[in-house]
Amino acid sequence: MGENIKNISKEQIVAAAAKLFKQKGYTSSSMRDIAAALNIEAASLYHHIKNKEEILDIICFDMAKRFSGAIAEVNDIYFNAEEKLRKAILHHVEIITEDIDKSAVFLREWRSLPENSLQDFMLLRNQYETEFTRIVENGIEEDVFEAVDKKFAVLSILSSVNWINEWYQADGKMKPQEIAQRISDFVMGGLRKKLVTDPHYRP
Amino acid sequence: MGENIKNISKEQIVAAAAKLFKQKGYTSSSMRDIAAALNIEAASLYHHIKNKEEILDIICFDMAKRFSGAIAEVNDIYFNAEEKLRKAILHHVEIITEDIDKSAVFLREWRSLPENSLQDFMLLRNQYETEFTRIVENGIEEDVFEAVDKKFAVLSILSSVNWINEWYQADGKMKPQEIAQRISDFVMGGLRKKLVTDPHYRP
DNA sequence: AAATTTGCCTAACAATTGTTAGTCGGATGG
DNA sequence: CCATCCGACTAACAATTGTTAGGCAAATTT
Repeated sequence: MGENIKNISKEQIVAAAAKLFKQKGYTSSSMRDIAAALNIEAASLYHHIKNKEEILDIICFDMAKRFSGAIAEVNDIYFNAEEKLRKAILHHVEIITEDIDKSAVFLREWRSLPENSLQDFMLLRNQYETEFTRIVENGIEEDVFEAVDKKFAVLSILSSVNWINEWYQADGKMKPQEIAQRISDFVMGGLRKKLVTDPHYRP
Repeated sequence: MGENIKNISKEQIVAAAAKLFKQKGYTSSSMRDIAAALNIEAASLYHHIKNKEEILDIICFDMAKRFSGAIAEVNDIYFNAEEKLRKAILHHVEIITEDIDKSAVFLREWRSLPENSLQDFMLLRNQYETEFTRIVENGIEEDVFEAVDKKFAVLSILSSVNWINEWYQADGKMKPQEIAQRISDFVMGGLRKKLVTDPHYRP
């Protein structure tokens, strides 16, 4: 093929779109913007994708599946509640930092999904939240966690890990593992200093 | 004045816009949408406001000023670090729940501010974050807080309180004070159960 | 070698966008 | 009572939007 053939892949389109969606938002990013980022014309995009909504759909559900898969894995393998929660947080942080563009879209732009997809998406999101809650639940039953408001604790934890997306930079000093560790430590121990006088106090 | 005179105020426009901006986002809400919500024509809006950007500007900076004012007040009055942090969290929660529409716009839509305003806005946001960090800093110096990564702890706290905006409903069961209390408790104590055998342990 | 498919292009469309111009009746102030 | 102003209106604009039609050359298949 000639000089005009660039053999753009669907994944390239999705990646370029995700980058733009993160920068300017879904509705403010035009098909021409996406095309320009790939050095092609807007019409050419339609040889690879159905329409603009499909791009958002792919990004949101691709990310949703990654999260679902991770929490399922954790719930299958690890036993202890604290360990489970730490692994769940770690995986969450890894997925977010792995692709900040797509996870930004997943976190911010899902509201622009067409109504039909929107319902499916929110269902997946709720399921993920429920799985997370179950871990905290287990911890309370096993008497290793305080009997806090489960739903509330989970919302706090998830908001903390999701917020990473706002400040994380791949070239930064902090590795995903360190971030996950600090969040986990904070979630477990809190801010207040433990004034321990008993040598038998643990942990 | 005749039947066509509805005497719409600037505040009414801003409130209607905030509601729409929360629902559909800034760029997906048209001037005609805003006008329709007020039962007037799009052109009529321009007798009260300069342009669409001004509406976003008003919402974002109005909210920013409320937050700045609250943290300044806390830093002026309260002495103890834990008390300071609790009050700061309480005020933050109150401001967010007081007007969920505007705070949703403040939290999500500020990216659409014109470049000039955007810089000012981010400056205010950073100042607020700094004030918050100072409280945690004090707590560590006073030896009542664990020597955690300050910046990191603050990001976790702020993300938790901001997330309220996603699920809070004014008609819900939880009052702002309760929410603030639970967040504060979680922030202070964390999730892990304190196994205390010493009766002198506190708290 | 012929026929088809692939991957891009140009051109154009209808709809929607923010915004401006100009109008007009009623309220207000001298 | 006259002049001005206020607060809405209709009409229109230029630009931008997502998307489609149709073409054309290179690559692939038959």
